[in-house]
Order: sequence, then structure tokens, then C-alpha cells
Amino acid sequence: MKTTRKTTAKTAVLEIFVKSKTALSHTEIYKQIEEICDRVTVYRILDRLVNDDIVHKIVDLDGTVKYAKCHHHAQRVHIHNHAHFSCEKCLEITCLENVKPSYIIPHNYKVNDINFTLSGLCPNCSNSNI
Amino acid sequence: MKTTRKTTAKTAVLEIFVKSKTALSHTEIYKQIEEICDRVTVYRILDRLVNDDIVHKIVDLDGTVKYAKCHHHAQRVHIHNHAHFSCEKCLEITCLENVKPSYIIPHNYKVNDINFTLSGLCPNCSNSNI
DNA sequence: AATCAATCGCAACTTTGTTGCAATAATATT
DNA sequence: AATATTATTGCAACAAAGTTGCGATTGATT
Ligand SMILES: [Zn+2]
Ligand SMILES: [Zn+2]
Ligand SMILES: [Zn+2]
Ligand SMILES: [Zn+2]
Repeated sequence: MKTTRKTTAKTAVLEIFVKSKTALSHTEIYKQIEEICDRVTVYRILDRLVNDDIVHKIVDLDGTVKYAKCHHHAQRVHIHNHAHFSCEKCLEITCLENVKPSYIIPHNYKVNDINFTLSGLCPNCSNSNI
Repeated sequence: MKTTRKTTAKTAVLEIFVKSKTALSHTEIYKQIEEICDRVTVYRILDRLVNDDIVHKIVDLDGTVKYAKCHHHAQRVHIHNHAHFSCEKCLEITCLENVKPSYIIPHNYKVNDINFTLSGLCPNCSNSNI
């Protein structure tokens, strides 16, 4: 079994996630630590964090890929079944941890993961829109 | 107002959609008509079809972008609020027109569009998996 | 301190999507 | 039917996003 190591770059990425209130793209993360490590390294760190269930991957309606830290409490297996909101104006993606969709699907489908992304105007942008 | 024209390439793309039971990526479509038109033309046709509400765009959990023909009946305004299933094994994406998520979201968010994609094993692949 | 594997940097590459512009072809007008 | 108008196309060039291979480095284990 392969163990996962604590490196300078990985720690830096995690710190960025903790500070951020919204989901972040690879590019946004890299811009903050380009003196610390390479572009490719950031890709590989993100892959590992997703695999280790420390971070989850979010894809919005345009196909933009972002990542956010998981806020679950030491669960063994978990599905990221909460919704994400993608603002059309400020382009920020936010986890809505309390919004979970309910649905009925034919039993011959085996669901392993879900992606529920809502897009429109976030509270900030719908105010400033008047 | 700009009118939309019926061209050879557009007709070819639409025929491909009618024949297909699953959603298609740009590449999959282009491979079927590369003698007819250019790669860029396919991108532009897809853009137009989405704008004209003839086709809808689907993004799966990996960020893969696909397109499927709309099956609504002459509605003026419509949201593609049905679910899509993305099979991890055969990689096909299918519209589940009857599966629609219900959810409660704080009223200060203004939702314009949704993306609800489920992934796992489709009926075909979960059988052959035994 | 020595070992071993995970991680990293770098360079090269692929895939996906975009843009500008001149040429072409679909529709409207005469 | 010929002409005018403008949406559409092809091409070439570009840009963004992500991947791969490999030798060098570094974190963890003994
Ligand atoms: Zn906003
Ligand atoms: Zn989230
Ligand atoms: Zn399948
Ligand atoms: Zn659909």
C-alpha cells in the first residue's frame, strides 16, 4: 500500500484551501504558490487530495473545474452529495453543504457519485444587480 | 435579429443526434463528419444549437463536455432540469428525462440553470459486471 | 546514517476550445 | 432569375488545461 507524504507544497496547498471561502481552480491555486513549486506538482497534489478524500472536485456548467476542502467529520466512506452554487457574475463557486437533492432513479442504475451544481446569481451579486 | 440557416453541416450534426441514444462529445461528432466540414465548424454548430435550445450541454464529473438533443414539446422557455447518468465503465452519458431533483435553497440565491449528473454503473454495465 | 519509495521539476506533448479574416453559400429582395 | 445581404465556413494561428516520462530530490522507516 502506498503511503501519502507531507511535503512543503502539499502543506501550502492545504493552507490556501483553509483560508478560502470558495472553491478554487488549479490556476488560482498555482498563482499563489508559483515560487514554491511547479505547475505539474499542483496538479498532482490535487489528484492526491481528491483520492484521499481531503478535497472534492467540482465541475460547473461551463466545464470549469474547481476544488474545495471537505468538511466531513471522520466518516469512512462519504459521497459529496451536497450542492454547489456557481455565480454567473463573480464566477465564484461555493459549497452549499446543507442543500442536498432528493431524487428517484430506476433501481438498475448503480449510483456511486453525484454532481449537483446550480448556477445563477449569488447573494452578493443579486444585490448589487439592482 | 439574426436568422439561423440550414446548412449541410448543421443537418449532418442533427442527424447524428437523432440516431444516437446517448450524449455525444465534440470529438465523437466530428469523427463522424470530418469529410463534410472542419473541426471549428462543429464547435460553432454546437454553440448555435445550444443557443437555439435544440441541443443541451452536459458536463460530467470529470469535466467531460457532451451534448444531447432536447426532447421538449415546443415550450417557450425551458430549463434542462432532468438528470444525466454518466457510466464509469462504458463512459456513456444518458439523459434521464424523468429523473428530476427536488431541493431547497436559501431564497437569496437566484437559480437560472442546474446541472444534475449521477455517475456509477449503467444497467448494461452493472449486469456484465458479475 | 542508510534505505526505499513517494514526490518533484522540467521539458515535451496532447487535448480541447477560441479568434480573426477572407471566401463561400443560404436566404431575402428586386 | 439575377442580385444583394449576411450567416456560415475553412484555414491558420493561438491559448488554456491537463498529461507523461524520467532523472533528481526528499520524506519516512529501520
Ligand atoms: Zn456572485
Ligand atoms: Zn462542496
Ligand atoms: Zn455503462
Ligand atoms: Zn439531457
